[in-house]
Amino acid sequence: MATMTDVARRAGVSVSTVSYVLTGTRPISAATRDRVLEAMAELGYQPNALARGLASRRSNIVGLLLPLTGRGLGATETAFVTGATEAARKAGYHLMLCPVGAEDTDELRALATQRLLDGFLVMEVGLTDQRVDLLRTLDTPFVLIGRTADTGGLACVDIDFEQTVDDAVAHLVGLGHETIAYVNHSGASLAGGYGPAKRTEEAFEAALERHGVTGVMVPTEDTASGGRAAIRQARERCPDLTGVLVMNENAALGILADLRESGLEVPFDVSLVSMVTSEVVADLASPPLTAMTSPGTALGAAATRVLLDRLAGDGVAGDPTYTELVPCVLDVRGTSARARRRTNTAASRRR
Amino acid sequence: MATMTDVARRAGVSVSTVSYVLTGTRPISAATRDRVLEAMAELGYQPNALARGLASRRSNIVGLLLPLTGRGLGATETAFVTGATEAARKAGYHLMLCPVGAEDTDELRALATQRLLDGFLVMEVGLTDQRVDLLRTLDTPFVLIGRTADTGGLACVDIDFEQTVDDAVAHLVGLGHETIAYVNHSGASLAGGYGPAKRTEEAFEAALERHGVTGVMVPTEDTASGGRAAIRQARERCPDLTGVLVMNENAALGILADLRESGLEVPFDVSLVSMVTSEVVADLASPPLTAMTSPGTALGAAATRVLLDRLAGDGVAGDPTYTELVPCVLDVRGTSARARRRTNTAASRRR
DNA sequence: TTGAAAGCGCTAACAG
DNA sequence: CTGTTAGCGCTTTCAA
Repeated sequence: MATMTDVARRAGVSVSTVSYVLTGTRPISAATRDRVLEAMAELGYQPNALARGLASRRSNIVGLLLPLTGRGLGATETAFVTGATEAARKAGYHLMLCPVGAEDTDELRALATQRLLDGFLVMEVGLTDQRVDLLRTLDTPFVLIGRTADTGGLACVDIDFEQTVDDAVAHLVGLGHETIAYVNHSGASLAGGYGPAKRTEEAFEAALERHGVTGVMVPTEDTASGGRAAIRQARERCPDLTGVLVMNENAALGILADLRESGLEVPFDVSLVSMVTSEVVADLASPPLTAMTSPGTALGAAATRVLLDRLAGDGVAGDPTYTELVPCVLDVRGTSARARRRTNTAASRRR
Repeated sequence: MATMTDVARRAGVSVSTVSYVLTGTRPISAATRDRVLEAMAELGYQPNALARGLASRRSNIVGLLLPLTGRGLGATETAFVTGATEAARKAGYHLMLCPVGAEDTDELRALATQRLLDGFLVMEVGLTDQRVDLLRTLDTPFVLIGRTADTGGLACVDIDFEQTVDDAVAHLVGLGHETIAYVNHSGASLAGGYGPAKRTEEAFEAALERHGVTGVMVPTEDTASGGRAAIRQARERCPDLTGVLVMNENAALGILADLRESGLEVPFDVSLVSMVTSEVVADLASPPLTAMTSPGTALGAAATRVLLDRLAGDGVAGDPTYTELVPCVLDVRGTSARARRRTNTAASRRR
């Protein structure tokens, strides 16, 4: 394993010169640079990342804080991760997966104090989040993927739920739908203040009003069978129902199956728009889901970019508050169509 | 940021003593240990991971080599990743995501030579794999998740495809099915020597013979529409078909939809077993898929364990060849049932 | 059972 | 434009 000293000797220069051609922190004559580069190549030299980090106080590694709660990651979260990883790599950074739960503050404190990581990307952010509170007190830079209730002084990158819900409602209204159900995340999520659940709930109310249509929100478990239960409940409460928005992909598939088994045809009797959805899952349904496609990789990449910018900013900026919202984009596939005239008949057929 | 020197001063001992209470590499009297621990607690001391790594020549980080090829990770791969991450964390290691393509040998060489990582987990291994060839020449420990053609001298952890295929065929045969189609990965995968595709192809042939039934293999794209095309082709070539094995989850959903639209009822006209499948996707289908459930997290954890064992082994063991195979386990859900008597009639109904 | 001190391989003043 | 050198914070002989 060749060291920098070896390279210096071989090139006939001092170690600092070698170091400077590597970091580019000071001008080097073309001639010496070439000699150094050549020596490096001949020796197959690679700088020792640990030594480098110790001396420069920068590891070039960022941590991705990711509560690994049993069930594993969904397609959307996975896209975040790969987007962030790719973006970091392109910027010469590495990404470390840090499976620390929302409650594991001790572990997070240790992690942040070990100086292994230059900063953090925080996933699965709650409206109030202990990890965020902790990170604020430490001197570690971080950016949230998601938002807390109070984003003052924080850097956040998140889905623009308001816009996304409004776009989805607009799509359905544009197709003539006038009674719309919103199948949200679970009641527990809502009670627990889970950001996406709360925000979309409010956005849905606002969108109904803005577009002059009526509707109802139903909370659900994020599973296919949860979706089945939800759509039954929604139809009971709203027999005229012809449009459905659903927050969770798994629930969307359940809804689709349940409607079909109830003798209702999608999209002709009922139109369905799946929110924050990955393309794979959308394509996997029959018919493929009309969806607000989750900007997963873009979000991960954006968050990384923001974090790395701060790291480059080398010190605390004046007001570090910064929020970047990315809406999902509508992909019309097979589950949405113009509302039928006599929707009542169709929707009530089974009752 | 307290350093070890601070702790030593406060506890009234030398730095080396502090170091030894941390590493446990030499006996310390209970009294001094307590004083040191107390000092650490008072100062909120955390060892600097970079300094530690530099001095000890071990970073306590392992890299997960993961070709991030556009489309992102499937549920099974994601489970690998989370399983490995969790296992590493429990052993006091960190896991770094290394998105290096199968061809990026230069990048891999740099990564391995930088001494940032103590070892590698290699995902998406091909029958011949440049990354493996390279890692062999370097002195970095690594273990494959998957297998190359020649596993001599390598540590591998993989799915037991032979067993898995045989179990699946046995399940169908036990239900009275006598003509079985196997919808494999794409023809390109097969031609390219993709391990799972080749291995299952052979295992399928063997299983047919062993169980005394007939069948046909059809390659397919790993998408829902690929599955649709495949099942049509299979039924054309084998009108008696009543059992289907499918390698890809997305294709499985396509097959399900296509059979239904052809007027065939699953599981009564045709039984379907989805191979190497995640529980989420299985539950998302209607009816939920009978599947050979992918041991994703278990595999990731097993691979990590093997790697960390080698790292602890501190040097090259005698014969480093080691292979651990984990079969998928059969989860009977809604897509498999006893074969109907007059399967011919049912299967031919549409022709 | 403990301490002293020599590095680990690099960066970044400081000095020319 | 280049060299000298003092650390970065820890581990690990060597010596007691």
